[in-house]
Amino acid sequence: MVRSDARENRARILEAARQAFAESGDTSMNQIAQRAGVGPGTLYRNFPTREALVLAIYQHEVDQLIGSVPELLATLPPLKALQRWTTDLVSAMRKKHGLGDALSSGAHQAITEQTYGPVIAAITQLLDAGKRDGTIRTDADPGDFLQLTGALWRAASGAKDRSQPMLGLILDGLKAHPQR
Amino acid sequence: MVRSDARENRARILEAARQAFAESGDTSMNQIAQRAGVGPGTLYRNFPTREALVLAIYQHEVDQLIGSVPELLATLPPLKALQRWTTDLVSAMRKKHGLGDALSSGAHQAITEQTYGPVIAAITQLLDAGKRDGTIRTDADPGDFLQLTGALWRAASGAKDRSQPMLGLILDGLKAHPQR
DNA sequence: TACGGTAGTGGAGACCTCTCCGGATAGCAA
DNA sequence: TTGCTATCCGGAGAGGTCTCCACTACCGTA
Repeated sequence: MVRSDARENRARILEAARQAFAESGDTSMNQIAQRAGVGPGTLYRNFPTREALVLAIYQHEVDQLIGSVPELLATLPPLKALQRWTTDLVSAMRKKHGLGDALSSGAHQAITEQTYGPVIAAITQLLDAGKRDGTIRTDADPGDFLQLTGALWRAASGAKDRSQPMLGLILDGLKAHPQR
Repeated sequence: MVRSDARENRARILEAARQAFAESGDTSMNQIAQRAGVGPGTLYRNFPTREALVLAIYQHEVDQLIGSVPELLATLPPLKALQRWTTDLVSAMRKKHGLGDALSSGAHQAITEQTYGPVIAAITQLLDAGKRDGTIRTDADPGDFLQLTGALWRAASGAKDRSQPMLGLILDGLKAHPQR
């Protein structure tokens, strides 16, 4: 039984957080709680970590990204699709404050399963397509790939965006080796 | 002109930090300052971030790692040498509390140039050897590689150590493409 | 040896994350 | 309505990071 006031509070927190993060990425949890007219305790009961909150806020964007996989696979060869998708992912991480940290640290957190699971599933789809047509090595692991994506995002956040050459390197590593 | 008391304070901080980190990785800066008989202000003037402190503590280990490059290159083909060296690096990151965070975040910090620079130089040596004998693609970038190493280390810290397969993937990506 | 300029000190304090728990209250039963 | 209680609230507070600046003490000079 979820009490109605609890539901409203959760909604208010999400709304406040959405606004706050839109303005700046380094808003403190306290500020968000205050903005939502709620104590820090309530905030943390709903979202035990900053990551959980960020993921909840950007659930929609992440869903969209995940939903784009079938279309990409329908119009592009698997490797190209993976490249495009990953570029989009990194780009989303850059634009949405905190999303990068959340997704790349999320690998260790069971809390984020709701978001993290689907992302892994999306990557799995992309990789599997490539494995099926023989362009991607069969031992490629979705979790590994996501982890490497974290490095990409960090690279994209630096002074010079090195994410494209790095992605190129990773994709080359993913390619199946034609025996010569 | 460095005052003598300042030099001693710095030494005391390093010694206290060395002990503290040997005991546990999540020692607070305050605790270290206290242990060194010094105010937090003094600690932070000497080492502006936790990373800077960690790097200073493990300077010796890092130096050793860097020094091992010539011997590796003398006894192994470049790709193998790079593989061994990177494995050692990740292993050192795992053993020494906080070193991983320091090195992989260090990519963005000018502060860490003293340690970060030589590490890049070491990677450059390894990559260049491979470029010279044609086993490593000529556009491989040392900074990119270090960044990817960060992902390796994070992967190695997880429940299951996935760093070896991931390293394999990266090395494959680094290989020069023989034109067919 | 006494002294002044200045490099260096260190702790108070602003602000943060996260926890704990006494008190408030929504929702149900009577 | 009223009373009960599981559920939820929210703020005090422990402990952390990092800054600022009034003060201290080192060291070259006379």
